[in-house]
Parts: sequence; C-alpha cells; structure tokens
Amino acid sequence: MTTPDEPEQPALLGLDDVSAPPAPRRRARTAEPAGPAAVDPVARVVLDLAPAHLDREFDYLVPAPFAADAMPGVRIRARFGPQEVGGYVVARAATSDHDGRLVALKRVVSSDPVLSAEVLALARRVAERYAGTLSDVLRLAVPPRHARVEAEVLAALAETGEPASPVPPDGEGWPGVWAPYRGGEAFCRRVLAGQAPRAVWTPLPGLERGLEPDVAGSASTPHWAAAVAQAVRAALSGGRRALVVAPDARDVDQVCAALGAAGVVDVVRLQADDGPAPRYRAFLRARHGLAAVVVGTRAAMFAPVPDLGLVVLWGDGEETLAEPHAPYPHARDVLALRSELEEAAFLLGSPGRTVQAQALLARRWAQEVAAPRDVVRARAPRVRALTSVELAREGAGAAARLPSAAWRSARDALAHGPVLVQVPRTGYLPVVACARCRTAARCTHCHGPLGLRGASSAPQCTWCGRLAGGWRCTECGHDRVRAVRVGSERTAEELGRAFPGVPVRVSASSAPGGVLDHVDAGPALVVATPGAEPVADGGYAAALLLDAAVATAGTGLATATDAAHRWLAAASLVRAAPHGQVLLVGDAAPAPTSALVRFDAPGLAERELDERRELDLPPAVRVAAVTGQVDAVRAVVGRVELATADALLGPVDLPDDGTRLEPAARVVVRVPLAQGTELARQLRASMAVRAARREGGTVRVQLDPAEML
DNA sequence: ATTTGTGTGCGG
DNA sequence: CGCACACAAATG
Repeated sequence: MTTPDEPEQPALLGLDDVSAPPAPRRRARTAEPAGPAAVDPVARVVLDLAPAHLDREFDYLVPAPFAADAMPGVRIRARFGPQEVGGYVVARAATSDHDGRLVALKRVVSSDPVLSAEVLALARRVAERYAGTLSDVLRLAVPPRHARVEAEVLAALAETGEPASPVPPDGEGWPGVWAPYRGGEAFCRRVLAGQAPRAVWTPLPGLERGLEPDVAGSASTPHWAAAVAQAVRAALSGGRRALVVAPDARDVDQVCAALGAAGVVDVVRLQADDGPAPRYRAFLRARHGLAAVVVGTRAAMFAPVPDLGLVVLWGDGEETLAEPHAPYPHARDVLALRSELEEAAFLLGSPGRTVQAQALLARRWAQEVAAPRDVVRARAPRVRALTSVELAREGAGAAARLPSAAWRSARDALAHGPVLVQVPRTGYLPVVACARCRTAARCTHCHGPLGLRGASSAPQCTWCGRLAGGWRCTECGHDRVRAVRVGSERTAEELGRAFPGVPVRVSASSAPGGVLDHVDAGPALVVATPGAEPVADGGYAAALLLDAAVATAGTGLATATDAAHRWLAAASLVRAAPHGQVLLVGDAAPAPTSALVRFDAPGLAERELDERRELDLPPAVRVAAVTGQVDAVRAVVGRVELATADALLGPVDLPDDGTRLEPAARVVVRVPLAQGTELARQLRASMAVRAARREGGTVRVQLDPAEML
C-alpha cells in the first residue's frame, strides 16, 4: 500500500521519471511533466476495455496539474499496458491498494463530470443483472462526446448557473385525468409528496379534449399522453424531475405535446436517432439539470437526471424498448432498478400488458392502476371479431381478406370520420410463394425470400436485392407467384378500388410518406402498420384490424400479448361506443381476441403469467442464453455451478441466418428467480475466465433474451 | 505495444 | 548453478 503523504512519495509512486519541471499554474488537461496532486493523488478509474476479466477499477496517479479536473465522473484517457484507453474517474483517494507502481493519468478529456454517481451505480446494477461488463453498459449510458456541443452547453450554464430545482408548472394539476382510475390520484399525490410509489397502469382508450381548447390539435392528444404529463407535473410540483421513456419518436412527440399542453415547458428530448450533436446536447442539458423533464426513446433510460422523482415507461411490449447491444438490457428493468436506486416513483403504462409487467404486480413490487370495468366500457369502442365462423353465412366471401361485413362497417363509418385499417406488415407483398404449389419463392443466388416492391415489378430478393425476372418454382416449375403476406401498400391499393372516391392514406415506415403522426377528422381510409397509426382528430369512426390470424400465428412466447397490445393500441384511437367501432378480421387465437373484445389486457397477461409459472418459463424463472461456437459455449457453461443437468437446455444448433460465418449453438440455463442474481454472477465470472485464458471463438450471454420472451 | 514474470537452454 | 535469452502473461 502506498502512502502519498510521505515525503519520498513521488519515488514510491514511480513518478521519479516525470517529476522534473515545476507544475504550470494554469489548469491543464494534457499531460505535462509534474508531480502528483498534493491531495488525493490517486484516481480510481473504470476503463473502456472489452475483456471481461478487466471489468474492474484501476488506480492511477493524478498529476498535480489535473488535481482540480480529475474529479469523479470526468472522462479521462490513460495508458493501460501498451495502449491508451478512455475511461472515467469514479473516485479520488489518498492511497491505493495496488502493490505496484501507479502510472499517471494521460489526459483529462474534459472537466465536465458526465458520469453521475447515480448513473454509475445504475450501470453497475445493470451489468450485474445482465451478466455484462460495466464498460458495455457505460457505452450505452453515456453518449460519445461532442466537443462543440459541450462548449456551447457549458457556456450557457456559466451564464444561468446550475438550477437548484426544477420549475414547478403553473395551472391546474393532475386530478381530472387520473380521477377515473383506482389508485390514480393516490399515485400522483404520493409522487407530489416526494415518495416513490410504483404503478403498472392500464390507460383508458381515447383522446383527451378540452385541455387547452385554443391550442390547435389539442383534441388529438391521446388520453395516455395527457395522463403521463399530469404525473410528470406532480413530480415537478414536488420539487423533483422526471424521465419518460417511450418506444419511438412519435410517442415522444405525443408526450412532449401533452407536456406543453399541461404547461410543462422545461423539456429535453433525448433520442439517439437525432444524431450525435443533438443527442449530446440533450444529454448534457439533462445532466446539468437544465430541464425539468427528459423525454426520449430507449437510450434515454440512462439519462442523468438530478433529483429524479419519477420514471415513466410508456408502451411496454414494444420491441424497441429492448436494447439490442450487449448486455441487452430492457428499459423496463433498467427503469425499475433506477426507481429503486434513486428512490423515484415508477409508472409503467401500455395499452397492452406484458407478462413481465404482470409479474411486477404479482410479486407486489408495483400496484395496479386501472379504471373500473364500467368506465372502460363507457370509453371503449364496440369491438367485434369477424371470424370465419361468424361469417360462414356469407358463403364464398367468408375467407376474403376484406369480408363484406367489414366493408359495410367501413363504408358506414366513413360517413362520420376517418377509418383506420391496421395491417400486420409493411411493404407491398413482402413474401411471395408459388401460386400453384405454395412453395416459398426463393432467390436462386442466395436463397433469400423473394418479395414484391410494386404492382408491376418483378420479384426481388429481400436479402441480396437481386431481381428474379423469369422466376420458376423449383418444385413444380410453375411461373406465377402469390402473396403469402400482404403489406400495407397492397392493402391501400385494394382499398382504393373497394371504396372509390375515398382518400386513402398510408402510414408505415416503408411508405412513400413514411409514418404520419396525425390525420384530420374528414372521411379517409388510413392504412397503417402496428405502431404507425396516426392520431385522428376527434378519434377514428372505425378501425379494421386485418389479417388477425397472421398477428397471432407466431410461435414466440409473447405472441398473444403482443397481438393484443397492437390491437388495443389501434382500438384506443377509435371513438367510444356507440360511435366508434372496431372489427377484428380473421381467425386469430381466442385469448388475445377476447382481450381485445373485452378491452382487458390485464386479464390476458394474468392468464399468460399463470401458464409461464406452470411451464417454468420466464418471467416465472430466470433464463440465460449462451450462444456461440459449441465448444466455447460448453466451456463457459461448464464453469457455471448453477448450470446443473436439469437446469440446462441444449445445446441446440442454431439455423444459419445467413449473417454468421461459423455454425453456432445455444445453451439455455434455467434457474428459479431467486437464483437469478447468482446465475448472472457465475456467468460473468465464467466469461472473465474465458477472457483471461483467451479461449477461442465468440460467446454471447443474454439474460432473459427478448426472442425467448 | 510495453513491461514483467517465468521457463529453458547453455555455459561455467 | 547462474546467467541470458525466449516466450507468455498481464496490463494500475
């Protein structure tokens, strides 16, 4: 142990070679020969290193010129063996436990402490939970530095000074919007009082009116967004800040609009999609408390928000809330951990309900906030499921994609307003098959699936993009194709023919006009893919949910709740009964169908969670998937004590997805929930051994992987 | 990419 | 047995 207070310290610390000229008086950020700092000459740092066994703190010496800048949270660069790597100071200390000589920090990148103590603690917990490394999580949590933006924000900060607390908004508060919910007002009151209540909330369908009658478009504020805004107000009025995470930019827009309508102006939008400079600007503004509310997409889950009083997760069940980069954390888990660590209130809301959200209720971690049945019924549209049984009396037309009963409902509704048509897939005819024998049409070059881009275009490979002119079926030699999936653009074309004279709008990421966020109250057919449904002024007169069988055809565990989520999200944009009507067209699985018809996502989630318990499936158990080359996977799993014979599933060979070079296998380890933390710890340790020994191949560890849930 | 530690081979 | 060189491991 070194003791830098003693006189011969520089020599002991190994600085004898760099301690020649006196330290410059000005604050310096680049290394210049100097002695160590007089006070706390040791900087404890975390470095951006990939190998798992290097996932720990290292001590460096703080040269005197860096003494003031090398504070916890700042970015540094340091020599690590041969290379110079980036990292963060996490603490300053008088002494080090390290036996050897300490190397001096190379550089303090910026004196701005971008990594707050709270985010560091959160990142550590997330790394533990997901058997990942701290540096992987920090890469997700702290966006890349943008020097120009940093200068700009710090200059603004120097002028105004760091705000002590957020500005509480003026005007009316939350009671109106939250009054219909059991526990809704109580939740807001506790948020206001500085407590940390936790709620899983099922929003009422529909739009909020009369918030600010003079503001254009206020009749198209979704109720859920208005409710989120009021919960945020409660936090601000209580002197704390709030963080809202939503699945996509449109939802972020809607939250921001609702916040504006509620008089909350001090808002920062944080979206990785906005690009490096705006993202870093938003990040720094959040970090310095320059906004009362941070609203963003997935990347915002780690946003540093001082005095955090409320975290909101909107749209649980949307796949974009699962981080696709290692260690693959889900926003739901991250925000739940965050609310515990920072003693902030937690509000999860979604038109559907995931079994994971249901599990939060089941273990009494969160309280349910929902409206009584009669209130739901009064606000919900009338929902009918048009299955082939119900349509049997129509005879031959029953199997049609748009049965005449649906056509009649749409025609009647068009007299009163816009009609939403939800189709499960984007594009024109994403996948085609032989018209005679139904064999999937595949590319002759790479065997990728063929699709159609337009009415007159030749089939094209969706992988390599080659055109398959003169295609012939490999099985039967037939030369015609048929659609096996029908996309939004084809639907729009069909509808245009079915309803002459009615404008058809298409909202989908693949559509020429992209995703629309808003349509007016006039009659129109609005064809949209799930998640891309525009809000209609005053609500839709009707919604047709097409190809229902496709939506529930998947084999994934979440197929039923996902389908219910998509349908309920669309149905929530429709006027209340008797003016609004929703038709589910196609033979879908009964459970999600009934969840839609009864407007009861919680009931479906409850039953699904029961089933998962019976079958020992997540979230009733904790699973880890270890993927990679068979030998490497075996080695990693072999060092995990909890991976006993009956906890192990696999290895299973993974089908070649066309992107991997090596054939891969997957092992799943399944343990009781109570052992989840220990499983993650052992996997992490095994991966560290793997890294230290330089075992070959690549191995990926995922806890509760998205595709299994 | 350097440094430090360990192993091996060869000469004494 | 001791030294020099080679290779591997750690890397503050």
